[in-house]
Amino acid sequence: MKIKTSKSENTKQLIIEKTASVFNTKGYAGTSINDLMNVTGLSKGCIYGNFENKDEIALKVFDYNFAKITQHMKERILATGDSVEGLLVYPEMYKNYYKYPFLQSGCPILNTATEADDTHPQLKERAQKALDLWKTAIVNQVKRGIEEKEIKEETDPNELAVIIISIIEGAFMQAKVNNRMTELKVAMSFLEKMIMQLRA
Amino acid sequence: MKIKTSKSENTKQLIIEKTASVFNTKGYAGTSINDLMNVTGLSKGCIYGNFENKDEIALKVFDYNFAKITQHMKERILATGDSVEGLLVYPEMYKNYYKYPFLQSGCPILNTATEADDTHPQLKERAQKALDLWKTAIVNQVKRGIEEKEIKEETDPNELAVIIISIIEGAFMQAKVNNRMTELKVAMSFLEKMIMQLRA
DNA sequence: TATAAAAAAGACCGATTGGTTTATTTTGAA
DNA sequence: TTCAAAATAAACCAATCGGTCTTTTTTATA
Repeated sequence: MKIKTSKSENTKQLIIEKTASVFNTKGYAGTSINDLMNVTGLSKGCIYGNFENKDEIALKVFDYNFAKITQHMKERILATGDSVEGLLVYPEMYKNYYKYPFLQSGCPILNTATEADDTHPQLKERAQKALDLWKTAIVNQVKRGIEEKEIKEETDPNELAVIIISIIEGAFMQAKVNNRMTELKVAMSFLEKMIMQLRA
Repeated sequence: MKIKTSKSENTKQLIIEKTASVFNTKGYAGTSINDLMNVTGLSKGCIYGNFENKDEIALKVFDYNFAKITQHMKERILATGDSVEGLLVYPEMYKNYYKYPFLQSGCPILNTATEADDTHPQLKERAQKALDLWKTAIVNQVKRGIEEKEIKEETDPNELAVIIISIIEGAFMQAKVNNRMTELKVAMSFLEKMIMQLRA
């Protein structure tokens, strides 16, 4: 008899990490099992021994990507002094997106949302929840800022959250398709100005 | 002998029109020739008799979708009195996107840009050019507004264009993935406020 | 109305798809 | 060191992919 090893857990993790960028660049429909074999160097039997199907891998990969983004954002925001500085983390981070492996091949939330909205209910739900978490994080940040008298009390937390997310994702899309940072920089500078004007 | 008929031109047009929404909902990689056969009711032989390959159809479909958007925007903007009203057409239109067949299945520019940026050079170029045309249209509109003393002269036309496009596309993405208008409405209202404050 | 060309239909093709099954290798505890 | 279980590799599968080829139908003119 044998007790459960961590070998297979390591392999699972390896598959997720190595295929994360493939799914993010090629999309769900555009990524084949062959792609996964090539990028991991593992056989088909091994991949299907660790995951039930392509779907399961794609979902785990999205969770992995989103966790990376969330983790990084949280750390950066916690390191700031007040709520306004905390909000400034978003434009600062996306302005330098090429520095972050999990954003280099595009924003997973944007990519997943646009591909899956009409084709893949489970991935769609993941994207929904990811956006919702992001939104409420901003809303809470703004509310806290208002309570602490750091942010003007007439600020609409919900509106601000929607606008921040919209500008970031919309500008990111332009940066990716144009292969240039121009629009993203302009948009993030605008966002920074906007956020700094929130100061009470 | 026989001179060229318009029969095949009609079929070509029918194929483009009927498959436009399929490509826009399922994406390039997600759309199969079978899908095209089903939605047109035509045979594979007929489709390949009118187009060289799937690529050619996808490109023609994008051009068709973009032309529809452009045409509608132009008409609406030309019908307005001044440059500020002209700019307000954008939020007004996207706020009611469900009324427009070419936007119901999602914004073709956004969808194409996010799918093709790493996978399909030709489609990517189409999306690039589409965004560029849109941007310069806004820039010119703003410049004209400044010249006509309708818009504050300190307005940055390029920044404004980038922000308008970013907010619209970012908010549209959220609307599609959430199956609700909430975020889009909030974002478009914000945009309207922003544009109205440009008035000199 | 006959006819030849154009258009459309449908059978067919090899390659690739996601996925399964069997064979081989690696693993770790007895 | 052995040996069974776990993990991986690799052969295999039916279905679907994009695309071609041949046959049938439609078309317009002579």
